[in-house]
Amino acid sequence: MGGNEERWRKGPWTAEEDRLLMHHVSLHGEGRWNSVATLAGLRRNGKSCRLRWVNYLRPDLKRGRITPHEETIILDLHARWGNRWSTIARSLPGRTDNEIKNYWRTHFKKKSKVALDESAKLKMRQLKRQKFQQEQRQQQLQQLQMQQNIADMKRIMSFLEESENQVEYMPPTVVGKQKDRASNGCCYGSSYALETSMSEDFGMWDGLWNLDDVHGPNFHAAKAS
DNA sequence: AAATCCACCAACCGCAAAGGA
DNA sequence: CTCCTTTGCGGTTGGTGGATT
Repeated sequence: MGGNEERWRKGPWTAEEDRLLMHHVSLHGEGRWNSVATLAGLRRNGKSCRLRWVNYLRPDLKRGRITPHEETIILDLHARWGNRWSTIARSLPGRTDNEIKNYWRTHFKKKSKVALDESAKLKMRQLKRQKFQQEQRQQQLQQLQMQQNIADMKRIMSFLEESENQVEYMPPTVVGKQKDRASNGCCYGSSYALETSMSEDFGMWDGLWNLDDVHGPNFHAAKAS
């Protein structure tokens, strides 16, 4: 208790302490923080030394305000990872987890309880739309691949049947609604189905974008975690 | 001019995982 | 395998300075 308080200094770091810590790290490198305290002649515990170095003294730190681009990344990654600040910080070179955590708390924590301001809403929607479109594209590709595989299989099967029975190959006929669409000059088959499902989905998603207007930005993140 | 509010930032604390003896 | 130390992470607190009332 009292012994520790006498031994370890607390509170804001002085310029001299910073100098000692920087000098020590430049000579011996990072790590072994507990011994840094004594070796560098500092009356700080290892934890305090590490924190000071990581959050303030490291030479590769980026100073200045968080840029709009960085903010977008933070929003995106927070939606994906939740409060995993160190994970988020790894995607923002020069920024510390502490910095990002502080930024989030001052800028977005409150807004998650109340409604988001318009620009943030817009950003969130854009991000989600982008993500959704990416997923759709992947699904399209998968479907196309599946259809391709089925078509290949059918071709092989009919070829086998043909060669077995020596029967003439009959191309598939266009029937029903497909026929109507074909005659109307509309696209048909897989691409049409995809297009209609896409437009329907967008209608649905336009509604979903608004979920955040009600629940705030943490809604999905909280569900994810 | 004084009081209050708010945003920002640095630092501390507790906990858990990792690593070594 | 267990215990102990070190390290890293996330939550929280406290100080400061500018803006607002």
